Amino acid sequence: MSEEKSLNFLEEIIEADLASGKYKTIATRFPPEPNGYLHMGHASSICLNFGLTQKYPGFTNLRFDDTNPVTEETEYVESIKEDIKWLGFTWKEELYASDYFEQLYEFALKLIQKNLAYVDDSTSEEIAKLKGTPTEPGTDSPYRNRSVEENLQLFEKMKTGEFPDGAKTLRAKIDMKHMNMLMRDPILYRIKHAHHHRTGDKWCIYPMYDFAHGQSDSIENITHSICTLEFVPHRELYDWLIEKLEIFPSHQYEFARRNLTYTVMSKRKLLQLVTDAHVSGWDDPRMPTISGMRRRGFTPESIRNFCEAIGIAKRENMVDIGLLEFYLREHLNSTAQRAMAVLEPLKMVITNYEEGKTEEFLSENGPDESAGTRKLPFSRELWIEQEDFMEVPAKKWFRLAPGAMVRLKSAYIVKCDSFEKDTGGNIKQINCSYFPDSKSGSDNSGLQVKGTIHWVSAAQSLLAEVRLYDRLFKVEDPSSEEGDFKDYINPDSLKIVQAYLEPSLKNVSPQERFQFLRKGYFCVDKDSTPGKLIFNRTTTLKDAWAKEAKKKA
RNA sequence: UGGGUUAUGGUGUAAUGGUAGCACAACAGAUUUUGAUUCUGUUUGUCUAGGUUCGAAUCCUAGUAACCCAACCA
Repeated sequence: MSEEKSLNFLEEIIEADLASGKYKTIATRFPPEPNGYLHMGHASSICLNFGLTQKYPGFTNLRFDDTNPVTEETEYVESIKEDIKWLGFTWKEELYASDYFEQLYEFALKLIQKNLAYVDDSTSEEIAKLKGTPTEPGTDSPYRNRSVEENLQLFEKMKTGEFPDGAKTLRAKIDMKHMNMLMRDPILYRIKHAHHHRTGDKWCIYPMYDFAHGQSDSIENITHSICTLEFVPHRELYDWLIEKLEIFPSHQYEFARRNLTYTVMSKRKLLQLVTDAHVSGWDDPRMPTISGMRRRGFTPESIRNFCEAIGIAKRENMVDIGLLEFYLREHLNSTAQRAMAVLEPLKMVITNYEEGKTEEFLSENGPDESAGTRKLPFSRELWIEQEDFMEVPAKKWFRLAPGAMVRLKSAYIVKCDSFEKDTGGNIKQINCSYFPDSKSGSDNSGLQVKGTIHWVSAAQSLLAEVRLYDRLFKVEDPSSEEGDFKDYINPDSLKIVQAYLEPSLKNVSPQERFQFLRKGYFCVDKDSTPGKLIFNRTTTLKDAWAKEAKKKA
């Protein structure tokens, strides 16, 4: 119970800040840009930011970083809020960087008045040229020494829309020879005559990330502003602006983003998969988006446990997706209702079972007795899985084969007497005899069998579409491979089959999760209806036989 | 020829000068009316080279490697 869990570097910083009295409570924020759907990488950040204020006194705000009207949309705002809620977190306030546009404008004025910002007429190309390179210093813009008065007037005109897009920018006056490229007079404001999803047409100048994020943090009294490693060089500018503006000193801390094997995680790449129709949409169950994973059947608990387990640090990483699957199975094993479904059917006829007779058996709904039982109809003709029969049994095979016996889960032991093939040589039916005294729960037969297989009574079975998903990519790290990452898409990432289900599944509703015995975990798709059942395979079960068979091959 | 960040088993993460630990994976075995679950056991690691110290993953010196920085994106 009281296992000592060591602290990650952020928890150490926070505990030190709390202990020293620097803060009595802490404040974090999750700052998505509403220009795409949230993915597993965001989940990591969400768990971190909200998790910290669950562990320590304080709160977490949800703040949309909406400073670029060209790419941002309300649709994304809604999906982001839904995903965070689904993951199980609650924000204190829902805020927008655009809420602060007026205040940010005042901040800019203050900087100009302190002669720490100026209006630059240079074109984008000229600015880039004068910026220098990481190894060569930049040179001052010819507009750098305008008077405070002139800057004030020009900035005002930028605001009132007197200039076209790109004609002028407001830049901080720092040092064009600075080692840190971001300190070479960074652009603070640019002109964009564009409609904003919240402020409409009120503004035609918009602050850049660096002039919005830290200031928003400060306005909200965020104590620990956590972001990913690529923002490390921004921290110097972040601190510079807070110092010159003389506002609440929020602090930025950086951690390494988590990478997952067999997938891609950048918005740009995910967008390509959607627009090029490699997947059906942002919520395609193969996507590493929160909405995709939800549709696939992942549970919030499993994602949270995974994020907790991988922790945070500052080093590069590539986390095995198998670990995520482990936490998925761990949670689903204890919560998913059991059911039987035959995915690739093969007919079994029990020749010594009376024609037209039906029996009902009880089968447990889960490993825990409290899950209860359900009824399964049994009759002369059943569907079993094709892969549970081998004409010529392999070594260590303990399923069906000519002359071999298995138990039908929760029912009788049967023995295979013969089988039939179609003209193409495919096995189309197997004929068995059952042992009446081997009935599940009252077995007096004395027979010992090694294998137990699942089955569905043919007459009472339900037909359903089952979508068998596999990993989206064939290689561990598609982004680091030669050529385009899309060349490494797994062509077998989706296989659709028509399956037979036990009748208890008749009235399932979307998002319900089941374990189909011996086949894996499945989730009812959002498009499923009682008239057309659709299940998504969330993940397979661990399969020791598959491993054994592979070893021999 | 710049600046920044980071190096611990196959993967992720601990150890804050004192027995290199945990989880996943892998391997072996037990149990099992799911070849699942559960249980037991095993293998594998401190980037390199020097130095300080009774003692170094940890401190010092010099290397090496990876990633980030030259968007009016965030």
